[in-house]
Amino acid sequence: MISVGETLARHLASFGELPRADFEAVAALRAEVRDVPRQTDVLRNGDHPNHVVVVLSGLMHRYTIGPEGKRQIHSFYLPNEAPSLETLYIDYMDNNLGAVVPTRIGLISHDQIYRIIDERPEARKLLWRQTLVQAAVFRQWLVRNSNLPAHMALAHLFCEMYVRADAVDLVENGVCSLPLTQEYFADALGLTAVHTNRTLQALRETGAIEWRSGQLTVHDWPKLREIARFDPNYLHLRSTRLARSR
Amino acid sequence: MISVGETLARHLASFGELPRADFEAVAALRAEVRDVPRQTDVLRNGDHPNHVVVVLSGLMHRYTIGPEGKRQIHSFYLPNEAPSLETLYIDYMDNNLGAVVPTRIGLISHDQIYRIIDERPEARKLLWRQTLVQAAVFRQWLVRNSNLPAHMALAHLFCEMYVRADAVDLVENGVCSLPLTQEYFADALGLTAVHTNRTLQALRETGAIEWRSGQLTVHDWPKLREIARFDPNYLHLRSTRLARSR
DNA sequence: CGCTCGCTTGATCTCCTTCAAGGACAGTGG
DNA sequence: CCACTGTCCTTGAAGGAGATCAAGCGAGCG
Repeated sequence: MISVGETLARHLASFGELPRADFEAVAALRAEVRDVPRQTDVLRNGDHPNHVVVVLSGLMHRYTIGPEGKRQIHSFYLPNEAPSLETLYIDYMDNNLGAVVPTRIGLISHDQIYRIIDERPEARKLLWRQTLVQAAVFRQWLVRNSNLPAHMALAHLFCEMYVRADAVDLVENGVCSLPLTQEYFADALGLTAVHTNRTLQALRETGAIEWRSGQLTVHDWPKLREIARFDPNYLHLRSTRLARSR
Repeated sequence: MISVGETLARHLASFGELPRADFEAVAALRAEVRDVPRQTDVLRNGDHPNHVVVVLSGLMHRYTIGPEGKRQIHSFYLPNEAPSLETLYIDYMDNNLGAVVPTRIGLISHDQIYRIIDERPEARKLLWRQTLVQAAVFRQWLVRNSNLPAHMALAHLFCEMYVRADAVDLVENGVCSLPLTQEYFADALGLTAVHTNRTLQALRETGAIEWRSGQLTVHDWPKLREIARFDPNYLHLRSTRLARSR
């Protein structure tokens, strides 16, 4: 069983060089493990968290609820990712972080991270970079929802989740877990559930992907990429099988 | 005449407490000043910059060009703001930074900033926070373009630019400079120029704002806020006249 | 003076929304 | 073991916000 600290250390290492000593220091961080039921928030609008979240299993999402009750999802978070690093230096949450399905998380206190930041410049750099990559992802979501027609947008989201899953070694034989409902996709893309449904069917009929009972199967990755015009550069991954395009 | 370093120091101070010594250290940074013609890029997709940009006058924008040649603007940058702090720890640009109108910028070398980061924890914290606030702004742009109908989205963008202008003391008597064309608004909001034009007219007719020859005049701030359902929290400003809502 | 750039207007089209309802499936309790 | 209920997926029909196409207009400028 890998520790929470080690999970974080590995994740950081996927964005750049992490010296052995720094890796060990991060891996040694103490954490509380918590199980979060499905559809439950871990952090809420207005909170002042004093710990950082690491996803251990399950799936999380970041979202806001608009004035008319409309939910906009800002991002999804796979196991091994650290969704709330920004709370280290932002005074309060302006959005919500919740579990999509039953999810196990690790909580590492800000204090411990601050010590790492002060004492380990290389680890600090990767922590910082991680928050910057998240910003780049948000910008890509902006582009997706502003410019792309539904079928491209949906394909693009599949591409992103697939590449990110691959980057944390959660893809096997072209299959990865993606336990969402169509409504989650709709709220991520700014579409209605009805239209998402129809778009999904159209995508299925291309033969590029299959998505059933929370499992995404990519049958034809080049075709999926082509449909979405997907360029993984914005994920700033050091190296993955799928992210070779530069 | 205020120096580039001092401009940056002041800007950082608008996001949190900056001790006198740290302020002085940032203010003392050496910078190159450059004049950029309108519609000219300072940083391009794929670049590896080794300096940070501070806007001194004019207006900048961050954008990408999609596969079909469609431009999506990710953000605008007013004088006193620092648009490219993320280049400190991101390996390469995945977007473009350009001047909208003739713009004067200051360039501070990464090396100098790295020294500040290493030696001045408080300044470092504010630099980091600045990048995190930018991420929060990107998320709000996502919400705006995904969920809001055109008239609300446009009003919301006006609200943001107005509050940000106010935060850097560029509002006088309800007027601030906003030297954009309707096409820029369109590309920021993911709309067509034609529809932006009609939406703009509708907004004008509410009497809340006026926007002519690059000048934004807010006649009725409460009304504008109401139209957009604008909540300035996401800007994480320490205090401004307009951002009092928490 | 002619030219370009930005703004404006009209007409038509289409992608997506809205509203409404039916169906598959799993979990629960009798 | 089977009705009961909730959740999620699916389908149909109609309506609307915004896109597209096309053209005219005004102002600054070489």
